[in-house]
Amino acid sequence: MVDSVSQNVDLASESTWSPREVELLEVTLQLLQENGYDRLTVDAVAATARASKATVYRRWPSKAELVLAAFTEGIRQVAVAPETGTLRGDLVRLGELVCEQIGQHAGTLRAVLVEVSRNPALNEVMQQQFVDQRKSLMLEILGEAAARGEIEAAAVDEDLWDVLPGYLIFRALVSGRAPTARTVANLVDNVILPGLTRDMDS
Amino acid sequence: MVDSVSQNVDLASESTWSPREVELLEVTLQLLQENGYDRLTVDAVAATARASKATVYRRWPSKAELVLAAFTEGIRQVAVAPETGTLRGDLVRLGELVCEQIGQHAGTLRAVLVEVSRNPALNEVMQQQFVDQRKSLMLEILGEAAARGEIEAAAVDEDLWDVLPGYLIFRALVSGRAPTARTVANLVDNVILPGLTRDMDS
Amino acid sequence: MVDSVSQNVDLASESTWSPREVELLEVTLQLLQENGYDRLTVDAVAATARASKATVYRRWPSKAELVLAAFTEGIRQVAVAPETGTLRGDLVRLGELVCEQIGQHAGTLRAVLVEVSRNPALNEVMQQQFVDQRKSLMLEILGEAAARGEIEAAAVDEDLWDVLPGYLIFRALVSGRAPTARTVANLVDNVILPGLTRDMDS
Amino acid sequence: MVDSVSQNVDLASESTWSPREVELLEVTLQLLQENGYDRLTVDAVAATARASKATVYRRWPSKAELVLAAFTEGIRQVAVAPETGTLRGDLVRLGELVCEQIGQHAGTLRAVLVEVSRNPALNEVMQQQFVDQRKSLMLEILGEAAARGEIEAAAVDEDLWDVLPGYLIFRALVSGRAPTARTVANLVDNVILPGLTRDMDS
DNA sequence: TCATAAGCGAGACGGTACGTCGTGTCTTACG
DNA sequence: CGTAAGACACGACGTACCGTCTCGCTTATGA
Repeated sequence: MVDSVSQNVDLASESTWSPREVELLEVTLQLLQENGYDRLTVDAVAATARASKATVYRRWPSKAELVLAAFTEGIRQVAVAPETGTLRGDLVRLGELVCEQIGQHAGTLRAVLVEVSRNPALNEVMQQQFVDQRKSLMLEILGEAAARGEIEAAAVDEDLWDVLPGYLIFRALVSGRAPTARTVANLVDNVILPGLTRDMDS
Repeated sequence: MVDSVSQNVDLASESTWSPREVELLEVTLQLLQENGYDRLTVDAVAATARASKATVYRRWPSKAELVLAAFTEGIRQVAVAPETGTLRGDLVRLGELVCEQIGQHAGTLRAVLVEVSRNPALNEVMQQQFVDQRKSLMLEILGEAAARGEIEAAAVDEDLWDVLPGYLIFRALVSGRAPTARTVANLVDNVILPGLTRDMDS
Repeated sequence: MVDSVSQNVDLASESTWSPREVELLEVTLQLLQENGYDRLTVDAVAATARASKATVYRRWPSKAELVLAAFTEGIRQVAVAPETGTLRGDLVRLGELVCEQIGQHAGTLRAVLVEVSRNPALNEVMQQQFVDQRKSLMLEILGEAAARGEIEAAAVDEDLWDVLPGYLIFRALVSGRAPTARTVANLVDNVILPGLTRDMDS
Repeated sequence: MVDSVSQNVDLASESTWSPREVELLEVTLQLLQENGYDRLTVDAVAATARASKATVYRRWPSKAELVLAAFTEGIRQVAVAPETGTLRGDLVRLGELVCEQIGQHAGTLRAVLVEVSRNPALNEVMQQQFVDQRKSLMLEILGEAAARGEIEAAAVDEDLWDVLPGYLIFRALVSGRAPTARTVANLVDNVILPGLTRDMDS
């Protein structure tokens, strides 16, 4: 379980952008957060970075891919399990991390979503950067809880592992109500934990 | 309780588009589903509807608002409580409805989200059309379940009423894994219901 | 000769616009002088006159005809022979009249020219209002001069009767140098009169 | 004197349009003569020249300026003194040249006049392309005639040098009667020459 | 006196051109 | 050879205007 995580982390860190490319991506991310996707122009990116458009397009074949690269670069971070010692602590910490990450990049993520759904290659990258990494993390947390006897191993639903981050992301992106620490606590206590421990009482 | 429902229905139907406007929105929605957001052109909408671009822009000041209007018009439907007689049945039915609605318009919704987050007025509309309506529906379902004694009234969390639709929307929009009937059933059985009935067993 | 003049005057005065129509034409002329032909809009005319566009179009079938009507209405005036007693006096007076008339309506005339050249019917009206009237006037002046023995009757060139007004109009409309009283005097003394009296010296 | 002519030729040729620009102007002029000013569309110009509208608008900020440029380009020609050896010959040739040039572009010139009168910058260009060039030509012709003793140097009126072309232009643009070769001959013989030689007989 | 019609204001409408802007490709000249 | 600068074709956007039309309201005439 730990292996798969580090694997993902390695994969994520594997993106070897040259310094110049990093600079371009940073400019892109900056402008993206300021303007949103479709008010961002490649010309502006090039001009701000004192680069030529050709320089941009040599690396990323379209605006969409440029933006996605900038986004994944911006959101990448070492995915380390919380290790608070209790399932509830781990889940709450995880939820708060999600809130933190998403909160900063809500606009960007909204913008990127449009393109991701159109381009399978982008979707692939997105899944790796965003989903798989988180999945391993979550499964690791649950695995440890099961090892501690807090939940039954069978309670882990393969399909619904992402209810916690998923709902929080929904709150941040779609609904107008950004999630707070209270939201996370309530969610864990009233929804996630009851779901995981539903068979423990019997 | 029934009254509140009909009230909602009225509210929902209250968006008074003229016949011509409805026609324009239908054309927009049609082309939207065929082509996606940015391959949709306002010229095409006007031409297909045998209308002038000015006629379109007189109503909706930008392509984004036109698309949002078409989307909310398309997603709107009689908001009637499922009334299956059991809480589980109601929830499953509600979840399936959400899947159905979102499934057709995922791309559109993604595109619309970007604009909504920028324009407070659009956000307002979005909230009313999308969120509030669903909220009263959900609260009604829960209220009836409480009346039947299936759950305690206290179990209804004011903040987390939208976990069911929210997670499903997340699945459809953000994660690459569109929710299925199985997803809904699992979600209701393993997450939502345990959360609602967590205090019933004690 | 006098008859033909009064005939023209009558023709010119014959245009019987209703008070409302005169008002519309005045507004048109006003806006025309302020904005020029293509920055003038029929909507603006209607709005300024607190009229409906239908009211305008009921009278004049196109913007061009409206503008021409306004122009001819604005420029119309009793064409009376100067009768100064000498050919030079008559010519100078005529030239000054032309300068005066054209000076006020140079912009309008420029604007109208475009349309006149396209629409034969407008051209017809233009000829009557603008050209024929002047022609009779000039021929009358020359006829009286011939009667006084100032010039030979043969010196009157049928084709070149409009050199005096024509050149002045050219100066006002095309060349950037608007004609002055000095211009008129020089023109009469150094060009027109020598042309008319060229055979008198022999 | 010959130097001043070549100078003018150089000046006239000095308008340095790039080959692409010349191509665009030629297409514009072509469509202009086929369709007239307002049936000419910038889209058609761009399409015919296999150019983008942006390419057109990068050079000329409006349709009016494009047309003016095309017109002055089209009307420009080697401004060489006729050199027929006699004043009359020179004048007639000059007049015929004017008729020829204007005849083809009357409609265009009419359209252009409106814009020129509004935009001082265009007026400037117009003056240089159209007026100044012609003026030095005319003064050269008169100078040579004076050198030959055909006229007195004093007969050249600084203000009225453009009666010949001016009246012809008036005839072509304003009056409905386009000038012919006979018109030119009559004008030169009956008006211009008498004016220039009026003091020779004494 | 009332109604039926004709004229009017207001302004939506189809059509079409304008002028702007952004993407992705390409060329030129520099280092 | 990679790069900065930026022109270019393509095509959508949003605006403006023309000439037509429909809608009510008012006014003026005819029973």
